[in-house]
Amino acid sequence: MITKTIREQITEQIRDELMDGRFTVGQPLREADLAKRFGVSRGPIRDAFLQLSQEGFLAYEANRGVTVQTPPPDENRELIVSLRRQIECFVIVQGWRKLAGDEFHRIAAALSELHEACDAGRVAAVARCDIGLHQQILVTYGGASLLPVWKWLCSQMMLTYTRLDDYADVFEEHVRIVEAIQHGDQARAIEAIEANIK
Amino acid sequence: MITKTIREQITEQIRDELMDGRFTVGQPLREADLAKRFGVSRGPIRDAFLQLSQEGFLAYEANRGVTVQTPPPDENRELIVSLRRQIECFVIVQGWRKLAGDEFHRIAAALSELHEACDAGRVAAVARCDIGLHQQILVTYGGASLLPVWKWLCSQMMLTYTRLDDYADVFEEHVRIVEAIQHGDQARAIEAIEANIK
DNA sequence: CGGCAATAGATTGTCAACAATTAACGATGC
DNA sequence: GCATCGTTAATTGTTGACAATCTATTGCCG
Repeated sequence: MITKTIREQITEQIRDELMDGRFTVGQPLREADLAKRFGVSRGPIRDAFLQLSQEGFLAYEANRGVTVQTPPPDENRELIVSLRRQIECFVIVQGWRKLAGDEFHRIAAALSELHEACDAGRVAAVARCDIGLHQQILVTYGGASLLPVWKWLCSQMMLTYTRLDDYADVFEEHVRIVEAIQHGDQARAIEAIEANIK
Repeated sequence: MITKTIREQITEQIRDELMDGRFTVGQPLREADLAKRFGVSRGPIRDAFLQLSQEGFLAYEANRGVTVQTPPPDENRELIVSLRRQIECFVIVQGWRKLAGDEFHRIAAALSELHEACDAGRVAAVARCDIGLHQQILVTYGGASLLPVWKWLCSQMMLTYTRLDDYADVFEEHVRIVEAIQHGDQARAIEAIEANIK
C-alpha cells in the first residue's frame, strides 16, 4: 500500500469526495458519521478533519466541528491563480536541469495516470491526477519545501474547478508541458505551464 | 481565556517556543515529553504536532514523529517574501476604504501591543505581535479568506527571523503603516508595508 | 571479524470510554 | 405574548490503555 496510516487514507478519500463535489458547500461533516462509514474510531477522522481544514477544504470551528469550505470570492481567485503560477514557474527556473532517467520517468508516469483518468472521465480522478502531475514536477525541480503553500493554493482552485468538461484539452495541455521538459526546452515548459494554470 | 481548547493553547505555546529558537533545527520532538511537560495526555500534543507540521514549523514522518523544520533555502526565501508582500498589498488595494472606528481601534491596539513587546525585548513576543498586527490589517481589509496561505508564508519567514536586533526600527516601521491607514493614504500604506516585509 | 536475524525497548497509531461544550427545547415568571 | 433560565440531547474534546511500527542492540552463524 502506498499510504500507510489510516489517517492518511481517510484524508485522501475525503479530499477526493470533496473535490468530486459530493458534499454541498457549508454542509457540516460529523465525526461519528464518517467514523461509522469507514469502520474506524473517531480519532483518525478527527485528524483528517484537522488536516483538511489546514489544507483549505474544510472550515473548522472549536467545539462545533467542520463544514465544507466556501470557495474563495472571485476577486481572490485571480490572486490565488497568480501565486500558484509564480511558484511553479519559479521552481522550474530555479531548479532547471536535465532530469535523470527515473526522475523523468516519474513525471511520465503521472502523465499516463492523467491519461487514464481523462479517458475514464471521472472528475475527482482527473483533478487528482492533474494536481499529481504538477506536484511531481514541483517536487522534482524544487523539492518539498514549497509544497504546503502550493497545495493550499491548489485546493482553493479545486473548490471551483470548472474546466472539467473537456478532458481531451486538459490532457493535451499537460502533454505539452511534459514534452517541453523532456526536450529540455525551458521557455516552452514555462509557457505551457502558464497556459495550463488558470 | 482567549484560546479555548487545550490543543490551541498548546499549539500556540509550541509555536512561540519554535519562533524563539528554543529548539535546534532537526531536533525530534517527542509526544510523551511534551505531554508530561504540559500535564496533558498525548492527544492534544499530537494534534498540535500535526497542525504545526502543516504550518511548516515541524516536519512529520509517519510512525517516526516530528522534527524541527529546516528553514527554507535562501533562494526560496526571496519568493516567499515576495508572495507575502503580494498578498498584503493585494488585500489593501482590494478592500481599501475608510475604516470604522472599532476596526481601526483593533489595529491601533495591535500596534500598542507591539510597542510593549519591543520595549520588553522578548524575541518571541515581538515576532508574534509583529505578525499579529499584519494579521489584523489583513483580516480587516480582506477577511479571513487568505489567512492560511499568508500564515504559512509568515511561519517560513519566522524560521529565519534575523532582524530582531533593533526593536525600535521594527516598531517605527509599523507606526508608519498604521498612520498611513489612519490618514487614508493608500499609496503610503502600501509603500510602508512593502518596506516592512523583507 | 562481518553480516544477518531475533529480540527488546522506545515511540507513534488507534481505540473506546468519559468529560466538556454547544444548541435546541420547553417550562416558568413577568 | 415574550424573554429568560434550566434541562436535555447531540457533538466535540480529552484521556489512558492497548496495538502496531520502528530502532538499536545482541547473539548467532558463516
